[in-house]
Amino acid sequence: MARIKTDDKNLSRKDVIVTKAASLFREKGFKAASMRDLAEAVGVEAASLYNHIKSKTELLHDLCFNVANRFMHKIDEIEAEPISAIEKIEKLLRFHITEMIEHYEEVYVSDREWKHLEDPYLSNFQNQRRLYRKRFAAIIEAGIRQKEVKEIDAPTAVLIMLHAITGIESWHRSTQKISAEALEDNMITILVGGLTNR
Amino acid sequence: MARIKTDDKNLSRKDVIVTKAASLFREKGFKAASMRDLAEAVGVEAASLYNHIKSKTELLHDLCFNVANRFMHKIDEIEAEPISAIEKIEKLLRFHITEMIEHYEEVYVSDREWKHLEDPYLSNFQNQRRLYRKRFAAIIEAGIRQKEVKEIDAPTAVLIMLHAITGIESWHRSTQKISAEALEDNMITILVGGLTNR
DNA sequence: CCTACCGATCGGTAGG
DNA sequence: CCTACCGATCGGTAGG
Repeated sequence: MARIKTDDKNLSRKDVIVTKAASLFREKGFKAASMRDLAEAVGVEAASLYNHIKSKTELLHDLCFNVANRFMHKIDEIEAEPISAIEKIEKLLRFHITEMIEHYEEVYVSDREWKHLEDPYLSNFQNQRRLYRKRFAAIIEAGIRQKEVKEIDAPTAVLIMLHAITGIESWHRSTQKISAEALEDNMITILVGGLTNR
Repeated sequence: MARIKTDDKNLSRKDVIVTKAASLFREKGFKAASMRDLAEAVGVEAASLYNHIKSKTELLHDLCFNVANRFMHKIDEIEAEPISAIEKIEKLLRFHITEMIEHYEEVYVSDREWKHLEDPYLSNFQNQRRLYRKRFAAIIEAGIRQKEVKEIDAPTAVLIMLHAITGIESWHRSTQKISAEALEDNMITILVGGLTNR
């Protein structure tokens, strides 16, 4: 009977908890953010949170795997497209940037706080992460073989690009000074084209 | 009398504590690493740590400001050199890479855990960080004016480059597969020259 | 450097 | 959804 959603108030309350959790985990870090902090942000007593969630770890788990799944689906999609390696790289980078702008808190938490997952999930997450990077590197290597891309170490290039994007703490702040699109183009120019003129 | 160092066993013990703390804070995060963990790593009881340090926060404080000072001194030095903007950028990037290789744990902790500093130090650290980035951006802007560097948003370029370097979790692991120098050259090639051929 | 211990806070449960 | 509360663990101190 619990499977039939007769009342979406329950669901929406859980969504509020998850959203506030993402925000708190990003602000303070997973360990430093307490369930009492979260309860206060949601507007209930700490004990009441447990009517909607199983544990603090479950919150982190949900956040991390939501993000991981989105990236996994996107790389599935891009790999299958009949476009050049450079176009694939650029599409993937633009997706990372869009994710950072649109789901900043979750992506940030997923990237920095996954260490605090517990072990069936921890290993699973690390494996997905490793696989994703390998597939990204394979695209770059294809680009090198086709002479579209410079002869660089592909796994290093992947790390550089991903960290360059996810490391930026303040997409909101940045997007105030320059528009999101201008920022995105800027990043693609730098990462794909480099700094120097010629 | 405490200022006269008659016995360096005290100093060396403190160094062990600081080193192990850096390692633990990197591995588990500042909040998740307990003083009991640290005591075990050092080989004493938790209470004994307090004969050498004032508090857990002081450990973090020392780590963060040691790193910050090294970067500040380096940018002082580089700004004063009579070389082109592009050469300055490259020197600074190489310094960041060297720091990551030689003082990995401290630099990593300083970069990811400074949020847990307390407030006279927290603001101070944030200000230094902001200032450093501004000075780095000014070098890039000089490069743009002299047409050495593409017309990009300099503050964004700074963030990209710094995160690309400090984000890499596994300099040790990476340096096994390819040498430290090869890795360094690789990164400079990608960041300064870009991915594409031409 | 250790034993003994403190007050605070944590994630979470019982019971209604 | 709340009140009441638990056992565990935290950073740190007293005293020797």
